[in-house]
Amino acid sequence: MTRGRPLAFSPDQAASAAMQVFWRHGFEAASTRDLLEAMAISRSSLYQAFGNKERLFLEALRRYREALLARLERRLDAAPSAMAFLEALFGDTADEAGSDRAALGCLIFNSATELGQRGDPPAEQARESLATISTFFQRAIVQAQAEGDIDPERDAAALAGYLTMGMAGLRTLLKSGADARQARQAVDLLLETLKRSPPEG
Amino acid sequence: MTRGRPLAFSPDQAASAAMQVFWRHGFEAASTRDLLEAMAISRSSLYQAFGNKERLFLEALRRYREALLARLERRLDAAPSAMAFLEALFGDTADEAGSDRAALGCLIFNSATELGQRGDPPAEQARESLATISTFFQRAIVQAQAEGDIDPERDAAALAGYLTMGMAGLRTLLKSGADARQARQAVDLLLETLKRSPPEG
DNA sequence: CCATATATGGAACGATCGGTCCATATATGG
DNA sequence: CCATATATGGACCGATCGTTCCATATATGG
Repeated sequence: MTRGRPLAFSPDQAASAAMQVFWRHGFEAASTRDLLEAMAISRSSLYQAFGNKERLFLEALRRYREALLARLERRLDAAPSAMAFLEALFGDTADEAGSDRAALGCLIFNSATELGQRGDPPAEQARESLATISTFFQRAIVQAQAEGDIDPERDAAALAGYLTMGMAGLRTLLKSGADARQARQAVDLLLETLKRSPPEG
Repeated sequence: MTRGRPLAFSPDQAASAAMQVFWRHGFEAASTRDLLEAMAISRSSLYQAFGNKERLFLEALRRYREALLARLERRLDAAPSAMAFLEALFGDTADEAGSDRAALGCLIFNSATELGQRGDPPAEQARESLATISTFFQRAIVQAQAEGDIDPERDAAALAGYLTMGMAGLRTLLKSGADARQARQAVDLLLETLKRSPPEG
């Protein structure tokens, strides 16, 4: 079936290592030398197996998104309620304040802000990934409405956009060195809105 | 008093042009060639007048911050109330959706996310600038409390952090191509929290 | 009008960028 | 065991990075 010399590395592990580099440095600032060192493969192998830096990034971002969403789904399923899940998610994120993890942020929000409105595939995929997060939030909100924790009359898509905005802002606060108390207070206020009914009239 | 050949350009205008380049491209991605072209000066003049790229950036960010704060103060003073100011500020920002202006974002939030937790002067100044924004929001909130639009019992610093998070998140949404309706809905929900009393107990 | 001081234009620097190329290594199918 | 096919290491490419340097231009103080 297969002919020729076999791969001396795991493409899975290599892509995972590349993801870490893009996460830490961003797309443009991640140099091919950084990537090669982290992936522990030679330059030839990178271009042979992944094409170029841009396609490697697309693969890395795809993996990040899928891993993130799988983890979020798992946490949502395991939580006693969708509202409890949202509170734990935002609360735990706020509690990352000051850590190395907080300084990294989220690859999706990082990429969306770095690549912004560019027209190339990395920018498009970053925007799609951010939309995916919003869609996930929307499902959690719909579930919370079904469970009676959020007024079913409220616009789930609008609330999802609001939470996406909140998570993006929270990531920015954490990156700029906000402490846990500040982050917690902001998150508490953010989630307050979810639990209330909209104003009359 | 002065000796030697006089400057052939306005340092003010040159710094302002540099600010535009950093705003559009970010610190690292703004090349000295980009800067020289926009500033319309020679390489020697840039290094003679501003030292190096890093110090030019610090000057550009300082100017951006001061201009932004001056404009915000003016708008706050001119508004019928602090709450009306906040609604107009966030509403107008949401209405930038889809425009070139929205794609640019805000130099302060851009820099805070790009430079993150780095230890160098650009990163420090970006963090300080973000803190300045939060401080400004706090003054607007205190004023709104005095004017009876926000419960004076509420923690003004916490609300300011919440608004800073909201603006950072809004900027991220706009950069990732959110439309005006999505942005508006998110902002409406964000400001809802301000106008309410905190939950009982 | 000359000595001095600053500004300017542009060549040049070493480092690094993403990417290519080729000789060599290592597997398999016949 | 040889022909073939793929993988690998590393030299090398032109482009660009931020920065330095120097000769030249242009002002002023004496």
